Amino acid sequence: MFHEEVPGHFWHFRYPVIDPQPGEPEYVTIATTRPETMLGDTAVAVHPDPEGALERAAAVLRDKMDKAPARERPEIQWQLEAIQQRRETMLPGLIRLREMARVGRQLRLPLVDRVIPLVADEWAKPEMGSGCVKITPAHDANDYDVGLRQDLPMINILNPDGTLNAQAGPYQGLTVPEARQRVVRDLESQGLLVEVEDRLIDLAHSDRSKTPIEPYLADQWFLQMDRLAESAIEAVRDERVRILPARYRKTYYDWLSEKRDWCIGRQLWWGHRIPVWSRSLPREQAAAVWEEILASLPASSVLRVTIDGRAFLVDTAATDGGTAQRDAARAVAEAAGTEPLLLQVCPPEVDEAAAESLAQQGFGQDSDVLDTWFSSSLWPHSTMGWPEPTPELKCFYPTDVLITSRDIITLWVARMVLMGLNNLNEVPFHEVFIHPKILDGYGETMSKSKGNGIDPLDVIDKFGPDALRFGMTHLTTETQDVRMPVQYECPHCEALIEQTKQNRQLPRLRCPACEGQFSTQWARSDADRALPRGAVVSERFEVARNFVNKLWNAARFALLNLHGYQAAAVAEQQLQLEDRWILSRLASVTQQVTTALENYHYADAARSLYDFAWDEFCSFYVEMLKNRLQEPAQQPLAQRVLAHTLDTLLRLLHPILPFVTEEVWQLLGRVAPQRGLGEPCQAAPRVMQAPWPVAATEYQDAEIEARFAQFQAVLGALREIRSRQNIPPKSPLEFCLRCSPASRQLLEPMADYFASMANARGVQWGPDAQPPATHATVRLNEMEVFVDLKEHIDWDAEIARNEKLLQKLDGQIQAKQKKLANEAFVQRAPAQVVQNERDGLAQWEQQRAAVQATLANLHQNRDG
RNA sequence: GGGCGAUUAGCUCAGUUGGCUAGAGCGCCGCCCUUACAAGGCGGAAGUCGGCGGUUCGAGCCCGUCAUCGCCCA
Repeated sequence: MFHEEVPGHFWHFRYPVIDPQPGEPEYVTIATTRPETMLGDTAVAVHPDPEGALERAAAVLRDKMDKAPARERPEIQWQLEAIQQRRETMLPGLIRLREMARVGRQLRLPLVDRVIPLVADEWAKPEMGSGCVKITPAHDANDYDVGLRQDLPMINILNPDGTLNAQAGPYQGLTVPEARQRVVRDLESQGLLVEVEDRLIDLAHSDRSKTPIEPYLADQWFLQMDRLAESAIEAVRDERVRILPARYRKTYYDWLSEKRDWCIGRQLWWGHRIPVWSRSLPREQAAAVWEEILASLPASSVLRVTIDGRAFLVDTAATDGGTAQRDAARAVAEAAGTEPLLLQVCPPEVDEAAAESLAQQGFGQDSDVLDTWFSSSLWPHSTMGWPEPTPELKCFYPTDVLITSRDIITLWVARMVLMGLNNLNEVPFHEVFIHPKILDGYGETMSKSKGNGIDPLDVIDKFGPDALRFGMTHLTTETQDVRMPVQYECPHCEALIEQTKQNRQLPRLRCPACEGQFSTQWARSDADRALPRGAVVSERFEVARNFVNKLWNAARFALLNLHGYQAAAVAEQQLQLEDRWILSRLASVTQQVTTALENYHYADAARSLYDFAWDEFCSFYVEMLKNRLQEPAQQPLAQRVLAHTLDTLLRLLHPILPFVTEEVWQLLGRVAPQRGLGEPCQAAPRVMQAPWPVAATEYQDAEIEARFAQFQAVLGALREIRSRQNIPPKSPLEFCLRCSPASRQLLEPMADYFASMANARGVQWGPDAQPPATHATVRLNEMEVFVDLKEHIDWDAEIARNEKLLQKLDGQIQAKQKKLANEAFVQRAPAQVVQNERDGLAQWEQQRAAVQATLANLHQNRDG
């Protein structure tokens, strides 16, 4: 269902008053947007206290006025004045009409010549229209309530197919639009049409047929909700079911707390038919055949018998006859009148035998089907054989977790819980995790009927199943719905064409790149269907595909270099810095990923693994191993740590990248079947059977990680200088590093890595390092990197660079000075925070001095 | 109308209990086909954290309000 404003009219009609007394009006005026419904009118209502109602309406407006922003006030003022005017001009008339309603004055409904009462009911709004409202209980929900309050007849004027029925008299057989036209014309010709206004009308439409919905009174089956809802509320309140994130519990409680009876009947051709058989029973036969009918029903059926609007429920299984049975039997025996009785039977089991035996007795099955959510609510147990006590049910009910979208909470989750409690006396699952939604590029829910959104099969074809899975996991964070711009892929040239609101419902598109045409999901004509179909994908999955590719390549490198692998325990004292570093990081990542998954933070897990695998494992560890894997003496240990790290990484990634990790696992098993840091263990034959990694926390070492960060920083400085001085990667660099003795001790042994990873050779290390005359420099916190540029130097580039840096430093220093000059800050902020600021300022000032010296030097060298 | 959520770089998103110079991927610019990987490597540019007000020594984060958008309910 969707709402849409459509242009329509507001027709004002007059209904004649029967025998008006002197001083009374001859007509009452009503207005409607659906004139044909007047054929089903059974009253006209006027407010029982028009004066009070007007006063209350004015009070509401005055209250609104006080709170409204200035620009809305003129409108409210205008409404207030309108009410005042009504008080003066219309109130006496409305009071008179109210009096007429009290004494039972009646009206003549035109066209069908029906006598209908004028009633006093609060549904009539004296501040709107004529103050009188026509009442059509069978075709308007509000009027239905009035009908109940005022005990009015309810006349349905429609057939199930939407045409008018016999109640519509001369209009029988017409469609609604036809009838509308004729009714207006006929009322006009009788002089009863007062006015026609143009108006935009907000109409509910059927999503499938796109036609306006016509309210229609019909008997329906309902599920009584009070007790069921209470049980489901209780289950969440005492956390037998935990809904996460917790804020969604509110949605669940709010909906169930209304305890509105659930209409479970649907007038569709598909679905589970309602298991109720019914027949009518003529009065004159009722008493004679009652016992016989009762005896011939399927055992343990529930029978409902309706006599003159009173219903009796009889459980045929009640062996003692039961009071309900006796009451019903008495009512049947005493039934007088003409209307037949209605018998409705619900057998305990809907099998062919039961159906046949009921049919033989003249019972027919209800043509309605169950609401799809009713059937769905049974899913957690019916799929496992309920009501039979199957082994599956015993093993899997209740299950651990249901993962779903928030729009399903009331539709399905709540109903599964109450149905499980009712049928099995046990919740269907212990946790419900609500994830965000993937929307299209315009922020709209993806929907096949709307034609927006991706096709997962196309994504798998183009990017692979792991990319689909990883991509989705990577995107779906806790709170934020995800926008996913969608593209068509031209089947001719593979160009990506943005999906737009305009093109998403077209049966064929033309590729702007190659001019080739292709079809979409909407293709119906033979010509359209003959075209190749364009895939519906999203570039958002490229990140994931690239990651899968990266992982595959890194694994390939590792496997190539594991030739001659010998399993053995890893001797702790032989580990190199990079080994200790990667093992420390691996332990931390294992913890992070485990925690993230335990808390349903899938995106966090995916992101941790992405960063670790790419930026640490591939970019550093594997790079640094290249040297060692060539050295026979160092190779065995390097291989063991590499195999172990890859092993753990694969297990961590497996839930999010099931296919590629399984493949690599198999290959790894061939070259390194036994792995591990301690005594080698036989690896599981499949990664999906391998145990979840346990973080080796004994390898976590903040000191090692800090030292490694120093190495990374120096390496970065060398690369940055190469890049900004435009020195080709193949030209070797010479650098000197001015640093503390401790840093020297750490970094000098890593000289080979600077050579292999930055093509740079360190010529001086330590506190006394003297930079060459012509150099470019990068200052790190406690270190300075100087690259000898000899005659290559680009003076201007270096000067510009340093000037920009100086400017930035000036800004930052000023900000910090200002902060520290603030007495309040120094006094009230925690000492540690203040100290941090002081240290930071000192460091920057030191840097600024150095940059100034460098600049002076550069100017001198360039000009001299 | 009520409830829940969102708004951070051109795009899609991170940013934990308030305490850096606000991060990532894509895209963009420059260099590189270096024997795992060009679906790649190295470097770079790019942001008044939707607007206004408040609390605080200090706000992307807390509070109020407005705007825009999404979902659910009436």
